[in-house]
Amino acid sequence: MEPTKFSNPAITRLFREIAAAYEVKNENRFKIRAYDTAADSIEHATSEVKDLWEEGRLSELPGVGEGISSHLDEYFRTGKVKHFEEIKKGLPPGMFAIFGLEGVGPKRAYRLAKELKVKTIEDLHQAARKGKIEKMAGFGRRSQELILKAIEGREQHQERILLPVAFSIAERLIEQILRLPGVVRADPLGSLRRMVSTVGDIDIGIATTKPQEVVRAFTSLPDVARVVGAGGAKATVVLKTGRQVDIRVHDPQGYGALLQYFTGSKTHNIHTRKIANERGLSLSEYGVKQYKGGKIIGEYLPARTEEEFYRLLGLPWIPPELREDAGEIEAAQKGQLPKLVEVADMAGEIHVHTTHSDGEETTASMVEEALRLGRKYIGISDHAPSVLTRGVASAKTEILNRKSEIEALREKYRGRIEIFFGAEVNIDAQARMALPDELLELYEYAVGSIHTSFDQPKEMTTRRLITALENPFINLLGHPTGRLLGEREAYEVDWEKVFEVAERQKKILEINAYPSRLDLPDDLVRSARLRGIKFVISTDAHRHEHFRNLRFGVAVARRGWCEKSDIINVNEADRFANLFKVRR
DNA sequence: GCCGTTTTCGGCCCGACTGTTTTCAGTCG
Ligand SMILES: Nc1nc2c(ncn2[C@H]2C[C@H](O)[C@@H](COP(=O)(O)OP(=O)(O)OP(=O)(O)O)O2)c(=O)[nH]1
Ligand SMILES: [Mg+2]
Ligand SMILES: [Mg+2]
Ligand SMILES: [Zn+2]
Repeated sequence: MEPTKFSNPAITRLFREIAAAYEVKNENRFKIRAYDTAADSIEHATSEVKDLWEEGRLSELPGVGEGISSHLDEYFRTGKVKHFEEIKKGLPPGMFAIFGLEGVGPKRAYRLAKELKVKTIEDLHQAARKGKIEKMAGFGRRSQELILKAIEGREQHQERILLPVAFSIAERLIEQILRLPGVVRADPLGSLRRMVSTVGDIDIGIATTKPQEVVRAFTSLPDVARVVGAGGAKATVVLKTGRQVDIRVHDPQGYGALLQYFTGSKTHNIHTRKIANERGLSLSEYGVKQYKGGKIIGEYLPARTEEEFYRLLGLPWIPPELREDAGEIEAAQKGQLPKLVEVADMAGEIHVHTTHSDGEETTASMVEEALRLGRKYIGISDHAPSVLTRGVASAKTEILNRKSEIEALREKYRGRIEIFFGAEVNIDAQARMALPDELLELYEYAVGSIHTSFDQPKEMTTRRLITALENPFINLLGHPTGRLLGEREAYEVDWEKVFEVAERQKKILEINAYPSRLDLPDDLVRSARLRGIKFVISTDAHRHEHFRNLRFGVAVARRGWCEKSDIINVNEADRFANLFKVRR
């Protein structure tokens, strides 16, 4: 499937192809790396590169400098880049069709395309089945087999998965790993430990006194479909579900260094290693060595814990959620790391649905569950009744009915859990609130959200959000970007404008903890926070188990550098009432 | 090709596994 032209995936792919072409042509290694780094950077970017280009902000992308910026400029203006076409000239086009397949890098793609005249992945499949690959120099039976399996498994090769899905896969495996002889501990690492909103593969670190045996036992677990590679220090397997799992094994003495390495991110690791070099040290997953005149010397100083590892570098421990090389290393050097908000800081929540709208439980049942989970307060915010379909008078009756139900429950639960009466109100396609002010004022608070017409032009969607923020009855924006991970892109919005209004109006932005939303996304949380904007973390619960998602919302806040003071619904006296300004 | 409270030039992270490699290249984390 071709990515859409000018989209971030298309540009990522373009740069990977340039890096590959340069690799085949034996260009300078660091020039190749530069394109690869730019590709990484764009792959992880949450704003569209095309938008950044329009705003003249391309150089804000790490790894994108003058040269690449001017190529991108040509690309967006004309649809192609002359310089890139030059670079690819003389290379068989087939190499770009097969490059990127598991185990097929630039050089192998080139040789397969050239020597076997392979033009498509289907051609490569044929060649592998006919045994043509194993006859080539540098390839063997096993390489051919891996390529065959990679092609056959590519239908199964899934997209990135949501955090709770990744956690349940990891936990299931860790349970089995902990039963293996000689295993001291096992931890989910990589993007999972950093609580990235979506996870590519499952990375697990294992502390053990018997590395070889553990790798052997792990690769023979029943969930494993095939072994991509395995040795004395690590293994890569593909599960029967098609999901890749990487393990690293290490003796318990140096496990801190392994934790640090395997947690990543890649860019965080490279940056810490660079700083180490400047201080005459060299870092790896095994610990810290001396580094003099460009040479790594001596023995490893092992680090049992991550704290020890970072201390050897002269840095405080850095929370995994921050390890994206987005300023956390500089902050650590200056002793200015934020004290991040924690799950234990959370006190209550205010975005909850019941059977009055699309929830699956009654109001009483949701209140009871919130109490059981130790919430100090709960705000019920069902979708408001539609004035369009039932008229103002009928809608008003409905709202008042819901309100008296809340008041009765408030009596019943007095002293145990506080209950607020709110609504989630649509912002319609014409940038109007779906309820008139006379009905909005019946509620104690209201969440403004977009639920229709996602494809409007950027200016219009921006205006819709701003309209909501400027409405005195709307306290916060719900799931502000509208993204549904793996299903739907965020709508196009000028966030700087929206944040400006939120800041001026002292309005709140929701961090929706529902795993396919995680909205506001972490990078936007971070820029909104810099303006002093506050957040509410909401589970948007439609049934009991959704309350459990709170930790994913807290993770987004942490990845957005939020401290307790940035969050409204934390356990601090009067914070909610004062800052949220509930109307009674 | 990128990037900078030691630099606008001269560096750029470091190691595991595979293959047929007898000393290293390719690919990946
Ligand atoms: N030093 C160093 N570490 C790396 C490199 N590539 C990967 N790592 C480390 C840091 C990564 O977080 C960790 C796991 O690698 P993955 O490829 O699984 O990436 P990660 O889990 O961060 O993201 P993912 O969700 O899997 O795409 O291994 C590298 O080139 N150098
Ligand atoms: Mg990973
Ligand atoms: Mg991995
Ligand atoms: Zn909603």
